[in-house]
Amino acid sequence: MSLSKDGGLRIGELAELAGTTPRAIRHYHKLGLLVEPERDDSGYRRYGPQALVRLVRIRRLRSVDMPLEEIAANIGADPADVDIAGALASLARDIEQQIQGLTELRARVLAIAGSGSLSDPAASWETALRQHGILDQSGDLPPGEQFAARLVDALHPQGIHGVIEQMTDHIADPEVRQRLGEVLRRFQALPDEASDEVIDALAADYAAALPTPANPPPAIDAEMMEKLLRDRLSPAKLRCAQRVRELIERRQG
Amino acid sequence: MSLSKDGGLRIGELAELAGTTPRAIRHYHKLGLLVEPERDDSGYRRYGPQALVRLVRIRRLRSVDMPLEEIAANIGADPADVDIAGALASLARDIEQQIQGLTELRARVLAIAGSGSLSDPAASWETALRQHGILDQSGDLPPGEQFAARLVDALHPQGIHGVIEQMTDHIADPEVRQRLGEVLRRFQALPDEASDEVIDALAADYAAALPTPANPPPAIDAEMMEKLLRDRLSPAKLRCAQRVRELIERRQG
DNA sequence: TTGCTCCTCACGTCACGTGAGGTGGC
DNA sequence: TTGCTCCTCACGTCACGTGAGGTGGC
Repeated sequence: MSLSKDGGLRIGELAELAGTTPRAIRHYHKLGLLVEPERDDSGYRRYGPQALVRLVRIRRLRSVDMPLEEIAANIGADPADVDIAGALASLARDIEQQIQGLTELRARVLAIAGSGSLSDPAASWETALRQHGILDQSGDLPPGEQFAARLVDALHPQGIHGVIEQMTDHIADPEVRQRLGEVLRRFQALPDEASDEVIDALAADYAAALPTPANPPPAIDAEMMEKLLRDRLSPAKLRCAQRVRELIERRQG
Repeated sequence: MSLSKDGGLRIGELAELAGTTPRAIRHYHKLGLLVEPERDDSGYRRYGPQALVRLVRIRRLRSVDMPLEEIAANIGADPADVDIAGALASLARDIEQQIQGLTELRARVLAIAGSGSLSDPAASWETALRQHGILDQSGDLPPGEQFAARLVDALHPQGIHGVIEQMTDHIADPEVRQRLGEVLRRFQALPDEASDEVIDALAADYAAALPTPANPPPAIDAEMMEKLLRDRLSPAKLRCAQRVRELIERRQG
């Protein structure tokens, strides 16, 4: 019983059934992922059902973005795929985690939009400080602090709103709120000619008033911090900010 | 107050803070997505904090696979986002779309993991038939039916397990089970020289015993079906299978 | 003859990765 | 001097897309 040479599907039909294109199929042939079928008298490729079955499996894996090389390694000539089931399960878990994270982010964004807060990280930070009475109604957020808020928003995994949320618990304590307000005022008022002792004492109080972040941002060392902030803060304030960073980092280390 | 020309971050530092590579940053420069910063005396790019803020925004969008062109269209040229409400709303929409996409992706992954295309579809089908007493314990699934199971698995949106699941309700009726077992045996025993009347009568009974599929597979016409099955089924059985397909398709039409 | 599908090069695309060959900073 | 980062071409990669130019089938 010989296979008739021109009875099979042509490449366009095969592609349509599998939801892809002739070009993709030829690509798989070139990579050896799909064996070249026999040709009919006019040189057209003619496919049997095995090709369809295999092609559909390839397309299913491609539809979840598995690279062709991995597909080739994972689907044998015959399906006995246990590894691939495990890989797919772990992929599903990964995706679930991503969805989880995005859902939380979305909730925060909606909460902020609903509360009439602003999308400007510095403004959000200022509002939060005001709401908790840490910044008094008249005072403005100083430029250095404004800039720090933007940086925190950029660097922190959850952005400034995540940081604000994480601080809510910490700030529930009225004594902590008072200490925070105080160190913030002392920092704003820090004179350029302050002595190292004064600066370091303020830094110690500042660090003590801040919580240890649960999700710390990527490490940023003194040199980088200086490069980022040197044009925004006086040398005294910059030194103070660096000592605060050091003290907090040491707490986590 | 002039910005000092060589105080900023170098490209490698910027890349590290934003979780990417110098090459990617240069790529964004070339596309105009990120403005070229000033150079220091040795020709190195020196970045300020604005660049970091913008780069992190780009990377956040890239991390959810938004094409660079779309990113360019969605984040304003002006680093200061003025449209507060609009920015929040569009951010929320972005996140929602990302969640939507990931949810669908997860569903596809789980469907593929459970579809049976990873194990042997013919074996799954055989097991299901046996469990319901449609195939008796001794009989093997005939080659034509085995192949049909693979084709159904390949073509059906949910794979063979989806089809089996959909048939469970239908098969709950003992009378239906009996009719299915009977037509299956009659089909297996169909002689090559059967008359058209006999074939068509069997096809009518076969179609009557099958449920109308809720999610029909992509249309497959008589010509394609012949191309796929002509080497696996006798002409009589092929004709019968084609009439069954026609009758079921007509029920859906 | 016309319109459709197929064929084989072979260049294009997207978002970078990866040397190649050279200079600057500590 | 050594090792590191930076610079600018420029070619490579991945999974195909898209003509280019030509032939076969109805």
